Amino acid sequence: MRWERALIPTLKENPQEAEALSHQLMLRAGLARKIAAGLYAYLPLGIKVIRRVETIIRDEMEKYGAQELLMPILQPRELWEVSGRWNDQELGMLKLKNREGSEFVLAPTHEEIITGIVRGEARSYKDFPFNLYQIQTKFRDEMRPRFGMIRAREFIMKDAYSFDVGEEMARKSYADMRKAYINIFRRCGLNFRIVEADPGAMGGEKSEEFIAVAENGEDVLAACEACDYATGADAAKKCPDCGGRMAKIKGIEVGHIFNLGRKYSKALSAKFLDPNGKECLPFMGCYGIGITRTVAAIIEQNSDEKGIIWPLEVAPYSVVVLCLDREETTVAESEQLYQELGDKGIETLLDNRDERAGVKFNDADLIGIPIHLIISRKRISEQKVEMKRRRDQIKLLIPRPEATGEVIRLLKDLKERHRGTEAQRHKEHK
RNA sequence: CGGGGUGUAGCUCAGCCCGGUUAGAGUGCACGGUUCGGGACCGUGAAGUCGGCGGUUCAAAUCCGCCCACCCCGACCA
Repeated sequence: MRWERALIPTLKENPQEAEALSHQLMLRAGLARKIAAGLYAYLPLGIKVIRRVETIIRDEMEKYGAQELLMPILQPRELWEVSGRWNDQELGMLKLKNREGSEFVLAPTHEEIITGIVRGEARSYKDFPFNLYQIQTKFRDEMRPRFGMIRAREFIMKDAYSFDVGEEMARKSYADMRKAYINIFRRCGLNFRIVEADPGAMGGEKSEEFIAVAENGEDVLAACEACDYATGADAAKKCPDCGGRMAKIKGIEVGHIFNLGRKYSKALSAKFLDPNGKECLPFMGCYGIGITRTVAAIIEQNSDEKGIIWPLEVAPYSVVVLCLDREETTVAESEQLYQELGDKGIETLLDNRDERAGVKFNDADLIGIPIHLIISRKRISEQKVEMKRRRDQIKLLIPRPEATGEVIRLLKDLKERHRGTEAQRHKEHK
Protein backbone atom coordinates (compact mmCIF):
# COMPACT_ATOMS: atom_id res chain seq x y z
CA MET A 1 0.00 0.00 0.00
CA ARG A 2 1.15 3.48 -0.83
CA TRP A 3 0.71 5.79 2.11
CA GLU A 4 -0.42 8.58 -0.20
CA ARG A 5 -3.53 6.59 -0.96
CA ALA A 6 -4.08 5.13 2.48
CA LEU A 7 -6.20 6.48 5.30
CA ILE A 8 -3.89 6.33 8.28
CA PRO A 9 -4.82 9.36 10.35
CA THR A 10 -2.07 9.60 12.96
CA LEU A 11 -2.32 12.12 15.76
CA LYS A 12 0.47 14.05 17.42
CA GLU A 13 -1.40 14.58 20.62
CA ASN A 14 -3.36 12.27 22.85
CA PRO A 15 -7.10 12.72 22.49
CA GLN A 16 -8.72 13.83 25.71
CA GLU A 17 -11.01 10.80 25.78
CA ALA A 18 -8.19 8.30 26.16
CA GLU A 19 -6.43 7.48 29.37
CA ALA A 20 -5.35 3.86 29.01
CA LEU A 21 -2.14 3.35 27.06
CA SER A 22 -3.59 1.02 24.44
CA HIS A 23 -6.54 3.36 23.98
CA GLN A 24 -4.29 6.36 23.39
CA LEU A 25 -2.07 4.49 20.98
CA MET A 26 -4.86 2.98 18.94
CA LEU A 27 -6.30 6.43 18.41
CA ARG A 28 -2.95 8.07 17.77
CA ALA A 29 -1.79 5.38 15.36
CA GLY A 30 -5.03 5.66 13.40
CA LEU A 31 -6.30 2.16 14.15
CA ALA A 32 -9.76 3.12 15.31
CA ARG A 33 -12.14 5.95 16.04
CA LYS A 34 -14.88 6.14 18.63
CA ILE A 35 -18.45 6.35 17.40
CA ALA A 36 -20.09 6.38 20.84
CA ALA A 37 -19.21 5.05 24.29
CA GLY A 38 -17.96 1.51 23.79
CA LEU A 39 -18.52 1.56 20.03
CA TYR A 40 -15.61 1.82 17.63
CA ALA A 41 -15.03 1.99 13.92
CA TYR A 42 -11.94 0.04 12.98
CA LEU A 43 -9.95 1.99 10.41
CA PRO A 44 -7.86 0.27 7.71
CA LEU A 45 -4.79 -0.23 9.87
CA GLY A 46 -6.88 -1.47 12.79
CA ILE A 47 -8.82 -4.01 10.80
CA LYS A 48 -5.57 -5.29 9.32
CA VAL A 49 -4.26 -6.11 12.79
CA ILE A 50 -7.57 -7.69 13.69
CA ARG A 51 -7.37 -9.84 10.55
CA ARG A 52 -3.87 -10.93 11.54
CA VAL A 53 -5.06 -12.10 14.91
CA GLU A 54 -7.98 -13.83 13.23
CA THR A 55 -5.61 -15.63 10.87
CA ILE A 56 -3.63 -16.98 13.80
CA ILE A 57 -6.84 -18.06 15.50
CA ARG A 58 -8.21 -19.81 12.41
CA ASP A 59 -4.91 -21.53 11.87
CA GLU A 60 -4.69 -22.90 15.41
CA MET A 61 -8.36 -23.78 15.65
CA GLU A 62 -8.24 -25.77 12.45
CA LYS A 63 -5.11 -27.58 13.62
CA TYR A 64 -7.34 -29.08 16.28
CA GLY A 65 -10.06 -29.91 13.81
CA ALA A 66 -12.47 -27.07 14.53
CA GLN A 67 -14.66 -25.91 11.64
CA GLU A 68 -15.76 -22.36 11.00
CA LEU A 69 -19.38 -21.34 10.59
CA LEU A 70 -21.27 -18.09 10.96
CA MET A 71 -24.41 -17.48 12.97
CA PRO A 72 -26.78 -14.51 13.04
CA ILE A 73 -26.24 -11.60 15.38
CA LEU A 74 -29.98 -11.22 15.93
CA GLN A 75 -31.46 -14.04 17.95
CA PRO A 76 -35.09 -14.84 18.69
CA ARG A 77 -36.44 -14.68 22.22
CA GLU A 78 -37.89 -18.20 22.00
CA LEU A 79 -34.51 -19.93 22.01
CA TRP A 80 -33.47 -17.97 25.05
CA GLU A 81 -36.69 -18.83 26.83
CA VAL A 82 -35.90 -22.49 26.33
CA SER A 83 -32.43 -22.16 27.85
CA GLY A 84 -33.86 -20.10 30.69
CA ARG A 85 -31.49 -17.20 30.09
CA TRP A 86 -33.89 -14.63 28.61
CA ASN A 87 -33.98 -12.73 31.87
CA ASP A 88 -30.36 -13.31 32.77
CA GLN A 89 -28.94 -9.98 33.91
CA GLU A 90 -25.31 -10.97 33.71
CA LEU A 91 -24.94 -10.98 29.96
CA GLY A 92 -26.01 -7.37 29.41
CA MET A 93 -28.47 -8.29 26.71
CA LEU A 94 -29.78 -5.57 24.43
CA LYS A 95 -33.29 -6.59 23.48
CA LEU A 96 -35.36 -5.25 20.65
CA LYS A 97 -38.63 -5.74 18.82
CA ASN A 98 -39.36 -5.65 15.13
CA ARG A 99 -42.45 -4.12 13.52
CA GLU A 100 -44.47 -7.25 14.13
CA GLY A 101 -43.65 -7.21 17.79
CA SER A 102 -41.32 -10.23 17.70
CA GLU A 103 -38.57 -9.98 20.27
CA PHE A 104 -34.89 -10.43 19.66
CA VAL A 105 -31.59 -9.99 21.42
CA LEU A 106 -28.37 -8.73 19.90
CA ALA A 107 -26.09 -11.72 20.42
CA PRO A 108 -24.03 -11.51 23.58
CA THR A 109 -23.01 -15.16 23.00
CA HIS A 110 -24.19 -18.10 20.91
CA GLU A 111 -24.79 -21.21 23.02
CA GLU A 112 -28.51 -21.13 22.31
CA ILE A 113 -28.10 -20.84 18.55
CA ILE A 114 -25.38 -23.43 18.18
CA THR A 115 -27.22 -25.92 20.32
CA GLY A 116 -30.34 -25.26 18.31
CA ILE A 117 -28.48 -26.06 15.11
CA VAL A 118 -26.88 -29.19 16.50
CA ARG A 119 -30.21 -30.42 17.85
CA GLY A 120 -31.58 -30.46 14.33
CA GLU A 121 -28.56 -31.76 12.47
CA ALA A 122 -26.58 -34.20 14.62
CA ARG A 123 -28.84 -37.13 15.41
CA SER A 124 -26.45 -40.07 15.59
CA TYR A 125 -23.37 -40.83 17.66
CA LYS A 126 -21.66 -41.19 14.26
CA ASP A 127 -22.05 -37.44 13.75
CA PHE A 128 -19.81 -36.70 16.74
CA PRO A 129 -17.43 -35.34 17.83
CA PHE A 130 -17.07 -31.90 16.28
CA ASN A 131 -16.07 -28.40 17.18
CA LEU A 132 -17.65 -25.38 15.52
CA TYR A 133 -16.39 -21.86 15.76
CA GLN A 134 -17.14 -18.45 14.37
CA ILE A 135 -15.58 -15.03 14.38
CA GLN A 136 -18.23 -12.44 14.79
CA THR A 137 -19.40 -9.24 16.38
CA LYS A 138 -20.87 -9.61 19.85
CA PHE A 139 -22.87 -7.05 21.74
CA ARG A 140 -23.01 -6.62 25.48
CA ASP A 141 -24.66 -3.54 26.86
CA GLU A 142 -22.03 -2.74 29.47
CA MET A 143 -23.04 -0.35 32.21
CA ARG A 144 -19.74 1.32 31.82
CA PRO A 145 -17.53 0.70 28.81
CA ARG A 146 -13.96 1.70 29.52
CA PHE A 147 -10.35 1.76 28.43
CA GLY A 148 -11.19 1.85 24.75
CA MET A 149 -11.32 -1.63 23.31
CA ILE A 150 -10.53 -3.32 26.59
CA ARG A 151 -14.16 -3.07 27.60
CA ALA A 152 -16.34 -2.11 24.67
CA ARG A 153 -20.02 -2.78 24.15
CA GLU A 154 -19.58 -4.03 20.63
CA PHE A 155 -16.56 -6.19 20.02
CA ILE A 156 -15.24 -8.98 17.84
CA MET A 157 -15.09 -12.40 19.37
CA LYS A 158 -14.10 -15.88 18.35
CA ASP A 159 -16.41 -18.37 19.98
CA ALA A 160 -16.10 -22.11 19.58
CA TYR A 161 -18.35 -24.93 20.74
CA SER A 162 -17.33 -28.54 21.07
CA PHE A 163 -19.71 -31.49 21.09
CA ASP A 164 -18.72 -34.92 22.31
CA VAL A 165 -20.59 -38.13 23.07
CA GLY A 166 -18.81 -38.83 26.34
CA GLU A 167 -17.32 -37.04 29.28
CA GLU A 168 -13.79 -38.28 28.67
CA MET A 169 -13.83 -37.11 25.08
CA ALA A 170 -15.18 -33.75 26.20
CA ARG A 171 -12.23 -33.40 28.53
CA LYS A 172 -9.92 -34.14 25.62
CA SER A 173 -11.67 -31.48 23.51
CA TYR A 174 -11.24 -29.02 26.35
CA ALA A 175 -7.56 -29.90 26.69
CA ASP A 176 -7.08 -29.46 22.93
CA MET A 177 -8.60 -26.02 23.02
CA ARG A 178 -6.45 -25.15 25.98
CA LYS A 179 -3.40 -26.05 23.89
CA ALA A 180 -4.72 -24.12 20.89
CA TYR A 181 -5.18 -21.05 23.09
CA ILE A 182 -1.67 -21.25 24.41
CA ASN A 183 -0.40 -21.35 20.82
CA ILE A 184 -2.62 -18.47 19.76
CA PHE A 185 -1.64 -16.11 22.53
CA ARG A 186 2.02 -16.98 22.17
CA ARG A 187 1.92 -16.21 18.48
CA CYS A 188 0.27 -12.92 19.34
CA GLY A 189 3.34 -12.14 21.40
CA LEU A 190 1.43 -11.96 24.66
CA ASN A 191 2.66 -12.56 28.17
CA PHE A 192 -0.29 -14.31 29.79
CA ARG A 193 -1.34 -16.52 32.67
CA ILE A 194 -4.03 -19.16 32.92
CA VAL A 195 -6.25 -19.10 35.98
CA GLU A 196 -9.05 -21.28 37.22
CA ALA A 197 -12.26 -19.26 37.06
CA ASP A 198 -15.87 -19.13 38.05
CA PRO A 199 -18.04 -20.30 35.12
CA GLY A 200 -20.56 -17.57 36.02
CA ALA A 201 -23.45 -17.06 33.63
CA MET A 202 -22.16 -19.68 31.24
CA GLY A 203 -22.59 -22.41 33.79
CA GLY A 204 -20.86 -25.73 33.51
CA GLU A 205 -18.24 -27.61 35.40
CA LYS A 206 -14.89 -26.05 34.87
CA SER A 207 -13.49 -22.95 33.31
CA GLU A 208 -10.16 -21.25 32.91
CA GLU A 209 -9.33 -17.70 31.95
CA PHE A 210 -6.41 -16.56 29.85
CA ILE A 211 -5.20 -13.31 31.34
CA ALA A 212 -2.76 -11.05 29.48
CA VAL A 213 -0.58 -9.27 32.00
CA ALA A 214 -1.34 -5.52 31.80
CA GLU A 215 -1.43 -2.57 34.15
CA ASN A 216 -4.73 -1.40 32.68
CA GLY A 217 -6.35 -4.77 33.16
CA GLU A 218 -9.47 -5.18 35.23
CA ASP A 219 -8.66 -8.62 36.54
CA VAL A 220 -6.47 -8.99 39.58
CA LEU A 221 -4.68 -12.21 40.25
CA ALA A 222 -1.87 -13.75 42.22
CA ALA A 223 0.87 -15.11 40.01
CA CYS A 224 3.93 -17.09 40.94
CA GLU A 225 7.19 -15.35 40.19
CA ALA A 226 8.98 -18.63 39.62
CA CYS A 227 6.58 -20.71 37.54
CA ASP A 228 3.46 -20.13 35.48
CA TYR A 229 0.99 -20.86 38.25
CA ALA A 230 -1.62 -18.16 38.85
CA THR A 231 -4.87 -17.93 40.73
CA GLY A 232 -7.66 -15.51 41.68
CA ALA A 233 -6.61 -12.56 43.82
CA ASP A 234 -7.16 -13.54 47.43
CA ALA A 235 -5.10 -16.69 47.25
CA ALA A 236 -2.10 -18.39 48.78
CA LYS A 237 1.07 -16.67 49.96
CA LYS A 238 3.37 -19.05 48.24
CA CYS A 239 3.07 -21.08 45.16
CA PRO A 240 1.70 -24.60 45.72
CA ASP A 241 3.56 -25.98 42.69
CA CYS A 242 7.07 -24.80 43.31
CA GLY A 243 7.10 -22.85 46.55
CA GLY A 244 7.93 -19.61 44.73
CA ARG A 245 6.70 -16.24 45.86
CA MET A 246 3.23 -15.11 44.73
CA ALA A 247 2.84 -11.54 43.48
CA LYS A 248 -0.31 -9.60 42.82
CA ILE A 249 -0.66 -8.66 39.15
CA LYS A 250 -3.29 -7.10 36.94
CA GLY A 251 -4.38 -8.37 33.60
CA ILE A 252 -6.88 -8.41 30.76
CA GLU A 253 -9.06 -11.44 30.19
CA VAL A 254 -8.41 -12.28 26.55
CA GLY A 255 -9.75 -15.81 26.53
CA HIS A 256 -12.02 -18.05 28.52
CA ILE A 257 -12.64 -21.76 28.07
CA PHE A 258 -15.50 -23.70 29.61
CA ASN A 259 -16.28 -27.33 30.07
CA LEU A 260 -20.05 -27.03 30.03
CA GLY A 261 -21.13 -30.60 30.58
CA ARG A 262 -24.68 -31.19 29.41
CA LYS A 263 -26.30 -28.00 30.64
CA TYR A 264 -27.23 -26.61 27.24
CA SER A 265 -27.80 -29.86 25.42
CA LYS A 266 -30.26 -30.75 28.17
CA ALA A 267 -31.97 -27.36 28.30
CA LEU A 268 -32.40 -27.34 24.52
CA SER A 269 -32.77 -31.11 24.29
CA ALA A 270 -30.12 -31.69 21.67
CA LYS A 271 -30.17 -35.48 21.68
CA PHE A 272 -28.50 -38.18 19.67
CA LEU A 273 -28.91 -41.95 19.48
CA ASP A 274 -26.07 -44.14 20.70
CA PRO A 275 -25.16 -47.52 19.07
CA ASN A 276 -27.89 -49.17 21.15
CA GLY A 277 -30.52 -46.76 19.91
CA LYS A 278 -30.69 -45.03 23.24
CA GLU A 279 -31.19 -41.26 23.51
CA CYS A 280 -28.17 -39.40 24.91
CA LEU A 281 -27.16 -35.81 25.53
CA PRO A 282 -23.84 -34.59 24.11
CA PHE A 283 -21.20 -33.01 26.33
CA MET A 284 -20.33 -29.48 25.38
CA GLY A 285 -17.52 -27.04 25.80
CA CYS A 286 -17.32 -23.42 24.75
CA TYR A 287 -14.26 -21.34 24.12
CA GLY A 288 -14.08 -17.61 23.64
CA ILE A 289 -11.42 -15.14 22.61
CA GLY A 290 -12.03 -11.42 22.71
CA ILE A 291 -10.25 -10.45 19.51
CA THR A 292 -10.46 -6.68 19.72
CA ARG A 293 -9.50 -6.93 23.35
CA THR A 294 -6.54 -9.12 22.42
CA VAL A 295 -5.35 -6.38 20.08
CA ALA A 296 -5.57 -3.90 22.96
CA ALA A 297 -3.63 -6.27 25.20
CA ILE A 298 -0.91 -6.65 22.57
CA ILE A 299 -0.53 -2.87 22.47
CA GLU A 300 -0.46 -2.66 26.27
CA GLN A 301 2.48 -5.05 26.27
CA ASN A 302 4.32 -3.82 23.18
CA SER A 303 5.07 -0.12 23.03
CA ASP A 304 7.61 2.51 23.95
CA GLU A 305 7.54 6.30 24.17
CA LYS A 306 7.49 6.51 20.36
CA GLY A 307 4.49 4.30 19.84
CA ILE A 308 3.37 0.76 19.16
CA ILE A 309 5.83 -2.07 18.52
CA TRP A 310 3.85 -4.80 16.76
CA PRO A 311 5.04 -8.36 17.16
CA LEU A 312 5.79 -9.48 13.61
CA GLU A 313 2.91 -11.88 13.23
CA VAL A 314 0.21 -9.34 14.04
CA ALA A 315 1.81 -6.30 12.41
CA PRO A 316 -0.45 -4.62 9.82
CA TYR A 317 2.59 -4.43 7.52
CA SER A 318 5.90 -6.20 7.95
CA VAL A 319 7.92 -3.48 6.29
CA VAL A 320 7.57 0.22 5.68
CA VAL A 321 9.71 1.82 2.97
CA LEU A 322 10.47 5.42 3.83
CA CYS A 323 11.13 7.47 0.75
CA LEU A 324 12.86 10.40 2.40
CA ASP A 325 13.06 12.95 -0.37
CA ARG A 326 11.38 13.81 -3.66
CA GLU A 327 14.41 13.28 -5.83
CA GLU A 328 13.65 11.23 -8.91
CA THR A 329 16.16 8.49 -8.14
CA THR A 330 15.01 8.21 -4.53
CA VAL A 331 11.40 7.88 -5.59
CA ALA A 332 12.33 5.34 -8.26
CA GLU A 333 14.44 3.26 -5.87
CA SER A 334 11.69 3.29 -3.26
CA GLU A 335 9.14 2.16 -5.82
CA GLN A 336 11.49 -0.52 -7.04
CA LEU A 337 12.11 -1.84 -3.54
CA TYR A 338 8.42 -1.72 -2.76
CA GLN A 339 7.77 -3.84 -5.85
CA GLU A 340 10.52 -6.32 -5.02
CA LEU A 341 9.19 -6.86 -1.51
CA GLY A 342 5.65 -7.18 -2.78
CA ASP A 343 6.78 -9.78 -5.30
CA LYS A 344 8.23 -11.78 -2.42
CA GLY A 345 4.87 -11.71 -0.70
CA ILE A 346 5.98 -9.32 2.00
CA GLU A 347 3.26 -6.91 3.12
CA THR A 348 4.80 -3.53 2.60
CA LEU A 349 3.76 0.05 3.13
CA LEU A 350 5.43 2.69 0.99
CA ASP A 351 5.64 6.12 2.59
CA ASN A 352 5.69 8.24 -0.51
CA ARG A 353 3.97 11.23 1.05
CA ASP A 354 5.33 14.68 0.45
CA GLU A 355 6.38 15.06 4.07
CA ARG A 356 9.62 15.83 5.80
CA ALA A 357 11.83 13.02 6.99
CA GLY A 358 11.04 13.60 10.65
CA VAL A 359 7.32 13.19 10.08
CA LYS A 360 7.90 9.89 8.31
CA PHE A 361 10.25 8.57 10.96
CA ASN A 362 7.84 9.45 13.71
CA ASP A 363 4.78 8.04 11.98
CA ALA A 364 6.59 4.81 11.12
CA ASP A 365 7.56 4.44 14.77
CA LEU A 366 4.08 5.34 15.99
CA ILE A 367 2.26 2.77 13.88
CA GLY A 368 4.82 0.20 14.92
CA ILE A 369 5.87 -1.53 11.69
CA PRO A 370 8.64 -4.03 12.60
CA ILE A 371 11.09 -3.15 9.81
CA HIS A 372 11.78 0.27 8.34
CA LEU A 373 13.69 0.63 5.09
CA ILE A 374 15.06 4.11 4.64
CA ILE A 375 15.78 5.33 1.14
CA SER A 376 17.44 8.68 0.58
CA ARG A 377 19.61 10.62 -1.81
CA LYS A 378 22.45 10.26 0.65
CA ARG A 379 22.31 6.47 0.73
CA ILE A 380 21.63 6.07 -2.96
CA SER A 381 24.90 7.79 -3.73
CA GLU A 382 26.57 5.13 -1.61
CA GLN A 383 24.52 2.36 -3.25
CA LYS A 384 23.10 1.56 0.18
CA VAL A 385 19.80 1.41 1.98
CA GLU A 386 19.23 1.67 5.67
CA MET A 387 17.32 -1.02 7.54
CA LYS A 388 15.94 -0.24 10.97
CA ARG A 389 14.38 -2.55 13.51
CA ARG A 390 11.46 -0.88 15.23
CA ARG A 391 11.82 -2.67 18.55
CA ASP A 392 15.39 -1.69 19.37
CA GLN A 393 15.79 1.16 16.86
CA ILE A 394 19.00 -0.41 15.59
CA LYS A 395 19.96 0.69 12.07
CA LEU A 396 22.02 -1.28 9.56
CA LEU A 397 23.50 -0.08 6.29
CA ILE A 398 23.15 -2.67 3.59
CA PRO A 399 24.18 -2.71 -0.06
CA ARG A 400 21.22 -1.90 -2.26
CA PRO A 401 21.25 -5.16 -4.27
CA GLU A 402 21.03 -7.18 -1.06
CA ALA A 403 18.18 -5.20 0.45
CA THR A 404 15.34 -7.58 -0.27
CA GLY A 405 17.39 -10.59 0.78
CA GLU A 406 18.36 -8.86 4.01
CA VAL A 407 14.74 -8.03 4.79
CA ILE A 408 13.77 -11.65 4.27
CA ARG A 409 16.63 -12.73 6.54
CA LEU A 410 15.62 -10.27 9.23
CA LEU A 411 11.98 -11.32 9.04
CA LYS A 412 13.04 -14.91 9.52
CA ASP A 413 15.29 -13.88 12.36
CA LEU A 414 12.47 -11.98 14.08
CA LYS A 415 10.24 -15.02 13.70
CA GLU A 416 12.81 -17.30 15.24
CA ARG A 417 13.67 -14.91 18.00
CA HIS A 418 9.96 -14.73 18.80
CA ARG A 419 9.83 -18.50 19.07
CA GLY A 420 12.95 -18.41 21.18
CA THR A 421 11.39 -15.95 23.57
CA GLU A 422 8.31 -18.10 23.77
CA ALA A 423 10.30 -21.20 24.50
CA GLN A 424 12.35 -19.43 27.11
CA ARG A 425 9.34 -17.95 28.78
CA HIS A 426 7.71 -21.33 28.78
CA LYS A 427 10.82 -22.94 30.22
CA GLU A 428 11.09 -20.32 32.94
CA HIS A 429 7.57 -21.05 33.94
CA LYS A 430 8.06 -24.78 34.18
C1' C B 1 -27.29 3.34 38.49
C1' G B 2 -24.39 6.41 42.78
C1' G B 3 -19.99 9.87 43.20
C1' G B 4 -16.53 13.18 40.60
C1' G B 5 -15.03 15.75 36.11
C1' U B 6 -15.26 17.72 31.11
C1' G B 7 -17.90 19.91 26.82
C1' U B 8 -15.14 26.68 22.89
C1' A B 9 -12.10 25.37 15.05
C1' G B 10 -10.49 18.36 12.78
C1' C B 11 -7.18 17.69 17.50
C1' U B 12 -4.97 19.87 22.28
C1' C B 13 -6.47 23.92 25.01
C1' A B 14 -6.92 29.49 26.84
C1' G B 15 -11.06 32.86 27.77
C1' C B 16 -15.82 31.81 32.17
C1' C B 17 -14.61 33.22 38.82
C1' C B 18 -15.43 39.35 38.01
C1' G B 19 -21.26 39.56 31.65
C1' G B 20 -19.64 44.37 27.49
C1' U B 21 -15.22 45.22 20.48
C1' U B 22 -15.35 41.47 14.65
C1' A B 23 -14.27 34.65 20.34
C1' G B 24 -8.40 33.40 20.71
C1' A B 25 -3.67 30.34 20.62
C1' G B 26 -0.93 25.96 19.24
C1' U B 27 -1.38 22.04 16.00
C1' G B 28 -3.75 20.20 11.67
C1' C B 29 -5.84 21.73 6.78
C1' A B 30 -5.41 24.94 1.84
C1' C B 31 -2.28 28.25 -1.15
C1' G B 32 2.70 30.79 -2.09
C1' G B 33 7.89 31.07 -0.94
C1' U B 34 12.44 29.33 1.55
C1' U B 35 13.82 24.53 3.36
C1' C B 36 14.62 19.09 3.31
C1' G B 37 17.77 12.62 7.83
C1' G B 38 13.85 12.73 13.70
C1' G B 39 6.96 16.01 13.98
C1' A B 40 10.97 23.06 9.67
C1' C B 41 10.41 28.53 8.90
C1' C B 42 7.92 33.00 6.83
C1' G B 43 3.47 34.83 4.73
C1' U B 44 -1.74 34.37 3.30
C1' G B 45 -6.34 31.86 3.96
C1' A B 46 -10.56 28.63 5.06
C1' A B 47 -12.50 26.66 9.25
C1' G B 48 -16.92 27.91 15.38
C1' U B 49 -24.96 26.33 16.26
C1' C B 50 -18.88 28.47 22.38
C1' G B 51 -22.91 20.57 23.69
C1' G B 52 -28.64 21.62 23.51
C1' C B 53 -33.08 24.08 25.32
C1' G B 54 -35.01 27.68 28.42
C1' G B 55 -34.35 31.81 31.89
C1' U B 56 -32.04 36.52 34.03
C1' U B 57 -30.14 41.09 31.63
C1' C B 58 -29.92 46.84 27.60
C1' A B 59 -26.19 42.89 26.66
C1' A B 60 -24.57 35.76 27.92
C1' A B 61 -19.04 31.45 25.84
C1' U B 62 -19.28 33.97 30.78
C1' C B 63 -24.76 34.12 35.65
C1' C B 64 -29.21 30.54 36.85
C1' G B 65 -32.27 26.01 35.67
C1' C B 66 -33.23 21.60 33.00
C1' C B 67 -31.45 18.14 29.48
C1' C B 68 -27.69 15.55 26.49
C1' A B 69 -22.89 13.53 25.40
C1' C B 70 -18.15 11.89 26.84
C1' C B 71 -14.25 10.58 30.57
C1' C B 72 -12.67 8.80 35.58
C1' C B 73 -13.91 6.09 40.48
C1' G B 74 -17.56 2.60 42.28
C1' A B 75 -21.65 -1.11 41.58
C1' C B 76 -21.92 -4.59 37.35
C1' C B 77 -18.95 -7.48 33.89
C1' A B 78 -18.46 -13.85 28.99
